Amino acid sequence: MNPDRKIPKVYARIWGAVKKIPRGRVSTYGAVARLAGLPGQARLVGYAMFNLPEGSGVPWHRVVNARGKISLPPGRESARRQLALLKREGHRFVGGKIDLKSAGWPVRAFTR
DNA sequence: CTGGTGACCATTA
DNA sequence: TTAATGGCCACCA
Repeated sequence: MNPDRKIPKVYARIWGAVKKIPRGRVSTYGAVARLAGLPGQARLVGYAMFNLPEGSGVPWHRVVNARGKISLPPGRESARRQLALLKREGHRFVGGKIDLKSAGWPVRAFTR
């Protein structure tokens, strides 16, 4: 219970899109925004991730920025967790980033 | 109502 | 290649 805070509708929409990212793949804030029907609102996706409650079951770690890098400040706890989770799913960081052309999702968005 | 903010992005130089 | 800039808009105080 504790409905102290209501869950904004946009967040739910964004989280729903993030849940669709398959294991072993990653997406970007901009791509997630599009999937959620909110084109051009990448910043909102970041905002939604920041406000993501723990234990939500949303694979937030599969969302990286347009450069294929982790957007969190290096050294921060969540950043290390994200890195660990991604490696655990078989991702390889070359030059500190993931190759979106091969691991990006939806594939369509990164293969043209 | 207003103004500040942000786990972003594409463009430009 | 990097750095700066404007745009985007829900959320919050």
